[in-house]
Amino acid sequence: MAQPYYITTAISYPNGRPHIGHGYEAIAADVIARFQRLMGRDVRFQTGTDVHGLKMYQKARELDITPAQLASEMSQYFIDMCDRLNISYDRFIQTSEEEHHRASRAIWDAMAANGDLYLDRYEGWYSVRDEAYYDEKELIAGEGGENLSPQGTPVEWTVEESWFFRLSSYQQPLLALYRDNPEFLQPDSRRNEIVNFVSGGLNDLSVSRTSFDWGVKVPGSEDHVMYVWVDALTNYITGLGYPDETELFGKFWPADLHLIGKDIVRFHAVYWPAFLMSAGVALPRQVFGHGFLLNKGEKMSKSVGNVVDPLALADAFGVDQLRYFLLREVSFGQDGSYSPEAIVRTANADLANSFGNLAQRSLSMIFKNMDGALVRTADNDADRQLLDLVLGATGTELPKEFAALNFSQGLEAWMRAVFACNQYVDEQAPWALKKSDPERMQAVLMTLFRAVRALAIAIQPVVPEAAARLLDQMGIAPDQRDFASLSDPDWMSALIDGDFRLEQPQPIFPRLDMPEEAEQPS
RNA sequence: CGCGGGAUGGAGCAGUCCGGUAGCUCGUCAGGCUCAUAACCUGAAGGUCGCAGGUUCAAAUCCUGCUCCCGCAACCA
Repeated sequence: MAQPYYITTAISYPNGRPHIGHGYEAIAADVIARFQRLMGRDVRFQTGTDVHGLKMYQKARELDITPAQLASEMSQYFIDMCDRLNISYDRFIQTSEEEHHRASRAIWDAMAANGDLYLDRYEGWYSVRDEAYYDEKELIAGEGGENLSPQGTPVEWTVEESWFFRLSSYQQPLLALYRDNPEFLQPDSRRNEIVNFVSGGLNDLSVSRTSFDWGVKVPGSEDHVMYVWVDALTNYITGLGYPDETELFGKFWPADLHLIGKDIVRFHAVYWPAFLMSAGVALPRQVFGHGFLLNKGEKMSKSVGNVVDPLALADAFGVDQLRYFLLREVSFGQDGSYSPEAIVRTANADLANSFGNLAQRSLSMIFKNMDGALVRTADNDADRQLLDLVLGATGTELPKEFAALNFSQGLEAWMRAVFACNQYVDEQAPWALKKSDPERMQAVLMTLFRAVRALAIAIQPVVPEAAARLLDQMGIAPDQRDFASLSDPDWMSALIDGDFRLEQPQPIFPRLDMPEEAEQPS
């Protein structure tokens, strides 16, 4: 039986179109999902949208449609993004789904049964426009001396009946969790931050609102809707059938990885485990807070107008190129910078010039000089040395780094193997052997065929389309492309005995042109 | 004393936890090759690792102090 692996992204709040940050998270999660599948795991991958809350409600009213209509309309943009970026999700959840309401009410009931929910009053300075309460000391004075929020919006002293969650009782259990399971929250810098925060003491959490009704109704208090994070976090188990003891739930929970942005680490590393402990549900194995993408070093924001549409980048440079760039150039966990120039540079250097060209020159020579046929040959030391290096990089190093979410390092090892191959081609000079030693030429070309296959197999999670096109050309069957196949001793014999012949090879990564703007002085 | 991230050859980064020849990609320069996507290979130049102290036989790495940059309100991963 394949071991299960459950990975989720955060669910996105769809009050705008997806931007590159959403794309980044989806791509990273997809690379992990594809990688784990190729490692033989039985993977379930969930993503989706969080459609509740006052903002969605207000926007729908402005547009004169129902919140539910707006929710599915906006969610469609995220579904389209996932499809365009080749995100291989199994489940796209939308929190307005009936099943999700049921799951949220069930976890609420479970927390209530454990005595962790109580009714009280929430008082404070509330800004309707911001949908947020502010501390007295955060307020600023308006022209007439009236109180304003830090954003300059009007606030009023509001008293609201609210349900509270006894978060304060979970301080010690949470600290014990971080201490005993350091892998629960990664990277380390985020864990330190959270340990620091929790050590400072936890206040009980207001978990319901009465000011609007677009959300999950609180069981037994139908005039309350749940605080958006209570239901948003629950999506991870809704998708498995909670509260029913389904086969899915038994198999995939606890999740192996919640991949989220660093801004919502607190919700996932403090609230979520506390909710689960309270409800008596097992905790996820790992929460990973990745960094943000900066546009040429600057934070993206709608007000600055430097928000980038991931689909535009995919259209301009290619989906695989974009995916590769994001994983290669951004140290996972840290913030990273991107620019069209950097994407083009990386895609050309690594994918077109180094790997793509290696595949093309290798397959072309087999096609031209051997009629595209494969043969059995004997390896010499140089051949063995190259294959050892390539198999070490593709079968050991890259998987090890990817499993630890060190994508850049994994890809670096992969690139070292690509360089070694190009070096080998030059040293062996098969074009010269063609006349001097045709037999040796064949041995060299077959060595290259084997090396390229391994490189293509290992890179599939990152550039699925291009890798598939290459493996198709090489006659590698779709079910012979997992990491286990790397150590299959018989694959080549099978191809030879099946009289496989290469067609005229087609380049898999076109060279990209530098974007116009880059050439103009700025 | 609010919190955190960063400062490493022209550019972008790794290395810092567990001190010991400063590494990678791009760019530049010089050679080579011609199978290949004007691609590939070799070599070279270029850094007192933000500043100042300290510990040590030895510090990019540990300690102390300081400077500068970027996040920490919203849209938002």
